[in-house]
Amino acid sequence: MKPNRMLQIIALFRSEGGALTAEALAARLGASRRTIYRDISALQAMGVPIDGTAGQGYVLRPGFDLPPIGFSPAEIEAIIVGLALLPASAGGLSAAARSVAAKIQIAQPPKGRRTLPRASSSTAAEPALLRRAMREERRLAIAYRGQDGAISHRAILPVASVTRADAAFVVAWCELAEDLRLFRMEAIEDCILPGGGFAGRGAALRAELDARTFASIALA
Amino acid sequence: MKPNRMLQIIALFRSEGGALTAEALAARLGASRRTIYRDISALQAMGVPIDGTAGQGYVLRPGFDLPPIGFSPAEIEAIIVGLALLPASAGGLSAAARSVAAKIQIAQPPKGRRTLPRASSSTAAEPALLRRAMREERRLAIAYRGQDGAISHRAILPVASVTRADAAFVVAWCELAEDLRLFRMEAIEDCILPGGGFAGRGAALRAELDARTFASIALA
DNA sequence: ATCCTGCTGCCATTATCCTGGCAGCAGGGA
DNA sequence: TCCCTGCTGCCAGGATAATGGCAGCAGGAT
Repeated sequence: MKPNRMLQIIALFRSEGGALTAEALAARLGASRRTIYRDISALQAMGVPIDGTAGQGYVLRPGFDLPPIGFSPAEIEAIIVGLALLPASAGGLSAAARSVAAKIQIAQPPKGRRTLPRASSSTAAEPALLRRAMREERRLAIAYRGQDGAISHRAILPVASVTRADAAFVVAWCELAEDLRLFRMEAIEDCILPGGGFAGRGAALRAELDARTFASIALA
Repeated sequence: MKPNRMLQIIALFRSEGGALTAEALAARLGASRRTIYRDISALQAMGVPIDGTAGQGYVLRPGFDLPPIGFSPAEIEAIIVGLALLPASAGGLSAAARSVAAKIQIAQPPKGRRTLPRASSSTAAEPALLRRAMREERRLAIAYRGQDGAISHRAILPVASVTRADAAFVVAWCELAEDLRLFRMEAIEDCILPGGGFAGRGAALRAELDARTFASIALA
């Protein structure tokens, strides 16, 4: 997994826009298909939203946002150490690596730091899906862990995502409850985009959200 | 430069407090002096404030809390690639590395199809700063473009961020208005973390936000 | 059914990096 | 001065990782 190649893969996806097969990537990068598979797998493992479909190729999903969180000490150390392993040859990345290191505090963080509940690993793609559903006004099917621990399956029309220091939520029209509901992000166990949308209802739903929530807070 | 050893070196400095000679480190870590020199050099290269004095030993300077900012795309790539280089054997760091990667957004919308309003390029660091301010309950100073186009400078205590298909907002206590306000993300022209926090007020602000907005929406 | 493609396991080869030893220079303290 | 220590270059041996080839399974498209 040469660092260089990984950057090139991302770059290729960005410039191409469309789908790329492992074969094409292998040809362009002078590597074997096997190696490309390994690289893609590595990229995915670190959160890069690449989807592979048999017969089609790979697609780099656009914009993927995660519930904003801080880094734990272990995570900061992982970053620091990872940066140290960057060969100087990695496409002029060393300068960036140095500035990153400067931006991270290694010193023992103030104790009392709070860690956020994280989404389970099976739902790493969740924020991306959520954004996409909001953007394209499409129905989202989720497996949701209620406060009693029971899993329920629901179809929701997402309207907004709310992120705070202590938790992240999705505001959505719940077709089960026939009302707007707050869903805790970390309680969404699974999440897919089935067929069906709510084209045209987005604005109305946002208006209802405004009326019921932000009406009392002035827009600066 | 085994990642493990680098972490151990930092740990030793933290627990020791005083000075440590290369000889001592070598003995404690089961490595040669030569290797320790290399490790220290690597740590310094990535910004760890270690001072070496001939005849004395090494000292880890405390407090190194640079004004942290968001990451540029190049920096994010550096992190991502660096994390990928972490051997699985790195003292259980791979899990942390994976969660770090998951927390970083690296995808730039490829080719035009951007639909979500994004912060202006000059404020790319904004989301990261915002997160940090929320997390650490620190005051944020912003240059804000009002609806009339005039720029005003305000100090705000950020409480939550709200993302919708058509816009993104920050909900914050505005010290100018002495009230909760909605700020349009794309209208934040500049954004820094000056001194001063609001430790302890975070929960109260979140409670007020809840009371004034989400009280009418049930938590699923 | 048949492609094309993604995806995985296995393994030998190759490349890369890590390490330690040696030699030597520099700077501070006794 | 001498000693301790930081610091660097060089190099060979060893450990580790990367790579590519092969075989095989799975899923979507035609």
